[in-house]
Amino acid sequence: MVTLSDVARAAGVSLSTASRAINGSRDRTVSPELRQRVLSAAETLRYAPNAAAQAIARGRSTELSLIVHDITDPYFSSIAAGVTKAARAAGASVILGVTDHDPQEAIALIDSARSHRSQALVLVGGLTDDKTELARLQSAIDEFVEATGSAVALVGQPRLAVRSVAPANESGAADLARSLVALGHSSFAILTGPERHVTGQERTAGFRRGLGTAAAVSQLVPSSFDRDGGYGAMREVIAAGTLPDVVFAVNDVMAVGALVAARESGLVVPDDVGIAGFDDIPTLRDIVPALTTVRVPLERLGEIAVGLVLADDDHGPEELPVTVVLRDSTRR
Amino acid sequence: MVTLSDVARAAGVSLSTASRAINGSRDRTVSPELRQRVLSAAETLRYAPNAAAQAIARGRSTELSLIVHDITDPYFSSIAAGVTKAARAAGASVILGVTDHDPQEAIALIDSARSHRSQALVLVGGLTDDKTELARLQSAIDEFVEATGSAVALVGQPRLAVRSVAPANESGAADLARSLVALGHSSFAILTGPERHVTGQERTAGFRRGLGTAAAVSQLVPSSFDRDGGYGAMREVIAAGTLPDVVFAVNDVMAVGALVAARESGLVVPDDVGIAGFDDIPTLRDIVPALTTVRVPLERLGEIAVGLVLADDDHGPEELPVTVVLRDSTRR
DNA sequence: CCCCTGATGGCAAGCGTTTTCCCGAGCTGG
DNA sequence: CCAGCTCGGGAAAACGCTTGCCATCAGGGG
Repeated sequence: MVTLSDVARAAGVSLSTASRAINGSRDRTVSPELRQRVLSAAETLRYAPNAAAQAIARGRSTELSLIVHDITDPYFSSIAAGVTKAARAAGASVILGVTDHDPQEAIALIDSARSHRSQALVLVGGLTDDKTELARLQSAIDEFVEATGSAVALVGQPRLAVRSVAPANESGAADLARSLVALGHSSFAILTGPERHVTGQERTAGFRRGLGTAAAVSQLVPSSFDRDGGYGAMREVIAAGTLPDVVFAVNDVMAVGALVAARESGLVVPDDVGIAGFDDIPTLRDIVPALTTVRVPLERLGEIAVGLVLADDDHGPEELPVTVVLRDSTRR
Repeated sequence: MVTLSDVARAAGVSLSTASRAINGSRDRTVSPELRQRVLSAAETLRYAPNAAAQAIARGRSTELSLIVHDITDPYFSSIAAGVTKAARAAGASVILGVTDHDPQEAIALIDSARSHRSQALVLVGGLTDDKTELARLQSAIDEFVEATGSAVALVGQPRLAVRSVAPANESGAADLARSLVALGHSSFAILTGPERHVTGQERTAGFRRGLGTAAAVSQLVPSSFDRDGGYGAMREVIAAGTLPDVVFAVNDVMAVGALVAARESGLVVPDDVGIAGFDDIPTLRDIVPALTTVRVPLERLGEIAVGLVLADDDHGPEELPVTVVLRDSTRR
């Protein structure tokens, strides 16, 4: 294991000079000749600085912690892609944590980020509005901030007292509702996701507001926030008897589940029932009928979050504009 | 920023005792009473050990580096899920690197893993058979191993001199071919992926072997390894005029692209042309017609890789059995 | 010709842990 | 009753790096 001392010795300079030559400390310069000697010694020895040692000597690490619920979900993986890209551009490594939707685990992961003295924490998606759960999370975050002095960004959930960026859930859903009404649809069911899930709540509320008095919501069906949740919820809708014109699922993976449920029941989308989602995940483009949705710039969301924490762009909660995308699944 | 010294002071013990109380050093025990004092002091002060300091003092880190090409690709994200799960169970954090299919970047990420003195390196998928490229990669890996003394596992590509686990690409593809022939199909096209891509080569070779003399391959169409590659390649197949009974894409995302291309050309799958893929990615279950494929236990693959490097199960290259899954897309 | 200044090299003090080593206290067995 | 243990606590070294500070040297102004 070659250390900086080895490099210094090989170059015939002191440890300090070697250090300065290699990472070019500011306010100190090392003569070109020495620098060159050091650099080539490092090259010859294939020296790689010990990140942990640097972190401890400098008092700050170069890692960014990213916490998601499920990395196989296209929503999260798209955001993760944006985060890794931006982090890499900023010279940070990303530590990936997967909660598997377990709040306990989320807290454990935040604590782990604290242990790593991460330069930044990006927490993606899906908070509950359960008071005690939220308080626990908040205090874990507070401790992280206090211990590391670094910033935290929430993606998709501007509920806690930290920087955050989120899609325009409410207004996007409202726009979607209006577009569907304009198309002539007049009865709706909403697959709301978990009852305590804030994103689901916002999208549900926005959708209802957009509907105004022009149309009615016949059913609100809660379920888990994933594909199987959408599938199950849709089966409930179908079992209930009278079908609405359009079923709005608060996210795309749920909408996909709903679509499959409809198909399995022999229903033709959009003839028998329309389906709409939210997010515009990449996988959507391969399913038929093409799903109406609200496009959220997911990768961008991740990049912005990194900017928020790394560049210290403290603009308060950011809301990212979204756009309604009407496709075949709600054709009339 | 509370340190272990603070805890020790608060508990009225020495630094060493505090350290031993908290992480229970082996071959030394601390009296229950003191241990309790230390533990509760740590609790009160909300102490979190400094991971970097621990890493440097212990001489080994607790991180595992995971390198994938594209985290939004379900193939990679499924494997990543397995890796994070297993890593977490083993008490390791995972550092995620995304190469974006750039070999340069892969090497940079391996070097970064070296800097982090990662406990293990898991490199997923998609090597070329380009000699110089491969040599460069190999030497980056060698340096990693030499510097850290830790293990490297390759997932899906047992080409380099490291531990590896891969699906049975060749025999799986051969099985698939035989199954399709048994179904009565007799002419085939293969979307091979990039010409220099070893996985693609193996699957192509296996498929041809499985066909034997029973059937012919009319076309071999190379393309990139992703959805758009499959899409483009399928368009070539269609443009060529005579359609084969079945188009075999060497992975599922390509198969999905091919399916879309077929659909856009007004072809009905499987009536006009059949399509088969490889991997059985989770997203597959939501597309119609259901795609014939070869199931690879992706998450398991990731878990095994972690076992390989963390548990030191050195069994030589592991080959994971795969199973043919016949679905509607190749119905006759 | 001397003193001051700016540039550059090196020494050494940290950073927060773990771990080795030493030490005293209490036991055990002869 | 004492030599020789074992047991558990603490002091201090070590891990690999950064950085504050001092030292040295060359050059320039008075």
